[in-house]
Amino acid sequence: MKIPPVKGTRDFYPQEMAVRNWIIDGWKKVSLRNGFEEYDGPIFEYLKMFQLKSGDEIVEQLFSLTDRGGRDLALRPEMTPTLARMVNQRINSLPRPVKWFSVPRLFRAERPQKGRLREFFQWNIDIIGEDSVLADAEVIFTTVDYLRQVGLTDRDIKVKISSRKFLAGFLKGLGIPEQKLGALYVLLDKSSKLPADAFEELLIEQIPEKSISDKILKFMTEQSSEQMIDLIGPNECARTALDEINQVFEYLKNMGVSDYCIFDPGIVRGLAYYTGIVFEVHDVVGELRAICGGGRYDNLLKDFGGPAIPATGMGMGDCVLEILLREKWLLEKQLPEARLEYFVACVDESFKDATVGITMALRSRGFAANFSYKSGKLSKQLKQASDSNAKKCIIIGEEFKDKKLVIKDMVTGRQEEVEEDKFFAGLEKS
RNA sequence: GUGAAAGUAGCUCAGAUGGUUAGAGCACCAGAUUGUGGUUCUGGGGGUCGGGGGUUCGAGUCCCCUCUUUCACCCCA
Repeated sequence: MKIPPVKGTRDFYPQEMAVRNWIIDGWKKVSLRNGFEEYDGPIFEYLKMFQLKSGDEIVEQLFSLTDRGGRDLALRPEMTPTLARMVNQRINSLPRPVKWFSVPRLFRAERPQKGRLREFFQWNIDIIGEDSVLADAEVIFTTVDYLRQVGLTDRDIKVKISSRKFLAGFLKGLGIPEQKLGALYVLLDKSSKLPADAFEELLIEQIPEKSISDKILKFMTEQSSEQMIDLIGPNECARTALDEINQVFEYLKNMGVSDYCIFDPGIVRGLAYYTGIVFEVHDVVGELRAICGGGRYDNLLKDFGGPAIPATGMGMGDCVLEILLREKWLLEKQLPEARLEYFVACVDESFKDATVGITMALRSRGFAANFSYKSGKLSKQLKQASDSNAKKCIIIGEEFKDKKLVIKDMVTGRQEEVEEDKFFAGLEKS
C-alpha cells in the first residue's frame, strides 16, 4: 500500500533541506547579531490558549487533538501565545527588555495555495517590556537586515509602515463609532488588493456620508505627512500617533534602511491585537502575499494573564520568502554546495582495509571524508567522488606498500604522491 | 468551507477522431574503460496512465465519484 504525503506538507529531500537550512541559518545569524536570544517552546499547547485570543473561527483552522488524559490540545499555529505564556511565567526574573527570537515549525489547517501550506517555518522576533518606538524601529531594522543580507534590494521589496493608533484616531475623529471600526479595518486592509473603484464602492456601502468617505479615501492614498496633518486637523489622538510614525522613520533613517521603508496608511493587519505601529513587507511587483508582518501588541501579555507590559514583534514565514528568492535567482546564487573534503578510493579489494582506515583517520581529525562500499573499478569510485563534490581524492594503490598516498585534486585534476606520515602531519598544522 | 483547471516513469512532457505489448528527453544502474571523474557511445531497470466505479467487443482517451496539486475566494493569528 502506497501512502502519500499529507496534504499541505513538504518532504525535504537533501536538496530542499539545504534550502531550508540556509534560510533558517540566515534568520538565526541576523537575530543574534541584532541582539536577540533564541528560545523555543512545545510544538503543542492547550487548545484553550489559541482560542483565548482569537475566537472560534481560528479553532477550525487548528490541528487539534485530545490526549489520553482528555486534555484538548492543538498544534501551534503561531508562536506569540507561547511567547506570552513563557514570558509571563518568569516576568519578575527576566531582565528587560526581553529580546527573543525563535524559528518555530507551525501548523494551520487551511486550504493550501501559493505561499501557504499547512506546515511551515516562521521566523519570530519580539521585544517585550519596551514602549519606545525605537523598539519598533529595531524590529523593522532587523527584518530588513535579513532581507538585505540575502540580496533583496529596495527595488525588490518595501516595508510598508503605518499605525493602528493613528488609523483609529483618525476614524474616531471623523465620528465613526467604535463598533464600526472592526469591519472598516478589514475593508481598509484590502484596499491595495482591490481595484480603486471597487474599493470606493465598498467603502460607500459602509460609510454613506460622502464627506466622510472622501476623507477616508484621501487618507488611504496620502503619502506625505504634511498633508496628513491637514487631513487629520486638530485630532489629538491621531497627531500623537503621527508623531510616533515620524519618529520611527527618523530612527530607520538613522539606521540606514529608510530606502526600504514607506509610509502606507493602507496597512492595517488583520485582527484586533495590534495597538500601535504596524508593518508588512511586500514584493514591489505585488504579485505575492506579504513576506512578513508585525507590529506593536501592548495588551497581549495582559490578555494572557500577566501584567500590562508593552511588546512589539514580527513574524516571517518561509514559503513566500522562498518563492521570492527563487524568482530573483538569489537562492541558486548563494546556496552553499554540499562538499566533501576527501574521498578515499582504492585500486582493488586488497586495499579496502587501508581505504577504510585512512577515511576514519581523516574523519577523526574533523574532515568530511567518504569512501565507496564497492571496490570495483577505480573509475567508478572517482565518479562517485566527483558526484559527491569532493575537493580531493586519495587513491590507495601499489604505492601504499611504501606508505605513500596519491592525492588527487578533483578541481585541477593534478595529483601527487605523498608519504602517509607527512600527509597527516600536514593536516595537523592546518 | 466555496468555485475553476490539471493529474501518463523519480522529473519535464508526447500519446488526432476510443483499437495490438503506453513512448521520448533528463535522472538512475551497468558496459565500452583490468590504476583515473565531469564528455561521448551502447544497453538495462523503472508505469495497476492518481484511485474506484460505469459505458463499450475494446478505455491513458468518453461519463460519474473520490484523492491530490495548482489558481481564485474565505481567512490570514
